[in-house]
Amino acid sequence: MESNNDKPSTPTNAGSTGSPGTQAQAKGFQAVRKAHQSEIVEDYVELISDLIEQCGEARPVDIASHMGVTQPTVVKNLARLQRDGFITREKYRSIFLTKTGADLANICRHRHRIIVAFLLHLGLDAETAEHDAEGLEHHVSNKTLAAFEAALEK
Amino acid sequence: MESNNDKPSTPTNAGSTGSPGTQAQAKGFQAVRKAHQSEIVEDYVELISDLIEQCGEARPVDIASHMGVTQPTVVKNLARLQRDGFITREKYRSIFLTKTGADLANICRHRHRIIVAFLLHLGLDAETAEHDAEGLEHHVSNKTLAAFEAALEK
DNA sequence: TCCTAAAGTTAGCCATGGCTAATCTTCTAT
DNA sequence: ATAGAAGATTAGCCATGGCTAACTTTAGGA
Repeated sequence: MESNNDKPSTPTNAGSTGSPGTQAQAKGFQAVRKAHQSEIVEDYVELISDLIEQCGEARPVDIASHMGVTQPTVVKNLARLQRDGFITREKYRSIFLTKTGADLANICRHRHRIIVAFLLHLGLDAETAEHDAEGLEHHVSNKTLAAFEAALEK
Repeated sequence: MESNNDKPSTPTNAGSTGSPGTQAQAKGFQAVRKAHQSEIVEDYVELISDLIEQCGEARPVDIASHMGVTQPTVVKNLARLQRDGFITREKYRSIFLTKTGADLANICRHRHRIIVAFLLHLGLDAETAEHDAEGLEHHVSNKTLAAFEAALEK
């Protein structure tokens, strides 16, 4: 599982039969798939950052209960985060965010807050706003995020 | 791959150590993971429905180019759609949506259009609106969708 | 101190959803 | 009518991200 194989590999024939709009649509779907790959990373670094602030450290058991997954799943994903340079750690020891990880966490937290504020601004209840923001935050482009911010100022 | 095993299986210990808010957060993440499972289904039935309307039929080669994936990937996913009751088909023959599939397609199309309209209403360009809607549409609750609609009427 | 419970880890399973290579069908144009 | 191209399928690979079961380490209390 640790073979660094790097295989996103856009299909060679993608868009070959495509009419003008088809390729744009294909790129859209590909972007969504790419977003999915970063979601776990973003969710983890954001949560780890929060836990370190609130509790002084981010224990796998707490990450697991916040994410609603089992500890082995957390361990596996932490290994990926470490492999990809977002955290550092040693067996049985604390988790630290790298600069990359901490920066990403801040960006995510910022985006998350804007989306929640925007949804509240639309009149939604706090619970729905939080819930939907969790799903939306990975799919909002910078342009749209800016539009959300602009709407808040009015 | 065709063993109907049904294994979503919420972790038995989920939220065990959790403080009050923790469980809500965990449920949120679980909901996002569940949404991911339906995404492909929704994207496919929506696209199939569009293709049937526009071209008279939905060929795997066209689905592939619209989705930006290879034909074998399409075939594999069509097998799942068939297994789960959204389409009917025979080898080398046309694809038909079941009632379930067609209904789902309509719901998705409706949601998609509202989101695009809402993003345009916010002042975004058509391309960004389309692009972001693709990612957002699977993560917008009915409440939020209603709020989007309400905002459009003003 | 030392024993036990909690936390962390490893191993191994499974479904999903990508891909390529190779094969098989269908269709079309000569 | 048939050959070759286009489309569809199969087989097989891989990474991801879930899970359980079993084991190891750590840490805390008697």
